[in-house]
Amino acid sequence: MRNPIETKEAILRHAGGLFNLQGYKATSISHITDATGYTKGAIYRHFKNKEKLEEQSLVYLMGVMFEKLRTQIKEQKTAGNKLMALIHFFESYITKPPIKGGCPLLNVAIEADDNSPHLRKKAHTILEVLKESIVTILSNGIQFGQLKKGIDKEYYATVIIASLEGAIMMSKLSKNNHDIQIVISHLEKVIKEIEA
Amino acid sequence: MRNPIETKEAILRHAGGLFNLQGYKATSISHITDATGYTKGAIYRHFKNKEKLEEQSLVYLMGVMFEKLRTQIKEQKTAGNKLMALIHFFESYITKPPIKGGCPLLNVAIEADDNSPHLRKKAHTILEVLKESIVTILSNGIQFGQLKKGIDKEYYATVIIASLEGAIMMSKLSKNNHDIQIVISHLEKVIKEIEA
DNA sequence: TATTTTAGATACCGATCGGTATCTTTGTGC
DNA sequence: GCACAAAGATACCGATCGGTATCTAAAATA
Repeated sequence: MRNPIETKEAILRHAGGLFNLQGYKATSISHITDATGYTKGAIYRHFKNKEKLEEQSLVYLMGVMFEKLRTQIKEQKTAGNKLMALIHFFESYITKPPIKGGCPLLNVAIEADDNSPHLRKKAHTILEVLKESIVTILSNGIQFGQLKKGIDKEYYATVIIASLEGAIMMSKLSKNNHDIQIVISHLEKVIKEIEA
Repeated sequence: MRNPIETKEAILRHAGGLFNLQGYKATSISHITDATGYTKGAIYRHFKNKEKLEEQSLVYLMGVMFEKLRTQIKEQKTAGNKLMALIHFFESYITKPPIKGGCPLLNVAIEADDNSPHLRKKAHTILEVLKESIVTILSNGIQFGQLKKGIDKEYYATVIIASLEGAIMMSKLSKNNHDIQIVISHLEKVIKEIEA
């Protein structure tokens, strides 16, 4: 009956969902006790304070996100197809969200940048990991002769991330996938241009 | 000494700054009384409740933003230069922010999309106005023979906004203007391709 | 099975939240 | 200069915030 590991996991899962949907500051401990069915006693046994719960919830969210992303990328063999898999993974935040509330990186970046140094730092690391994973796809693509040599890898990684995140914001406001479809069609053209 | 119009303006100015920097939910009435020097009595005389204050503060912020933007665009004569002025206006959110806390549209879009219908609706309208102003530049550019005929105006408006907003998020996380410079160089190439 | 440890529930703390009723002060029209 | 209306200050409300001390009950150890 009593399973502390599963309890902690359930708290992180529910808290992560609420933080991503409502925001970190806007989600209270009471919201989380309501969602989980556990009491404050249970939450504060597993997490020192709300700040730590926020941090670990963010780590949890990004773990879920990166695992799904990695799975989809691995299914593709060429660099071009891997990039398209990545792009359509971001599209899924609009069409069939793996986590309610949109992209956890974008959400935490906007909320935390000026106020919550602990979350900002983690968000920055996540951004660097995402950027690096795109750079790796590009590097491998060049190595295997699928992409042109001499391309600016950081340039393309940055353009892809920026335009996708911006498009998510736009499509969430418009409540349809029109904007992100446009950006995807643009990124498709960009990728085609660097294929060997 | 006593000037209710100026009082209301001061409240909106300070509240807008705090909302944009800390977030709307995270900024309390007490924060605003501290910043302005006025008391709750003054605030609730001019605004029915916090929700209305949030709405009017957002309108104020976007008024400031659009006025600066329009000024910079008007200084340029060709469509290409007008677009570049717009792009560098967004860059200024990183290099020398006209309002602390980054782009008010991006901030409110992320915070309000799932929770605050009143702010979400206003943010959506603002996005449409921004998009439409880019479309107008493109239309005039075509009309005056500065841009190629037959280009998809909404496509370019969407790509420009999405990649700039995403780049602002990235550059705020990185605390430098590297990412937005990359995106700007990309948009310069995109614009060059549609010049007649 | 008896003992000890640990997971989780309960009840409470001071601080702060958004909001309101009331009072004082300031400016205005006669 | 006096009456009145409007601007703003003060003091308070119940609700909720994050956090803690304490208690109970379940699991682990012996």
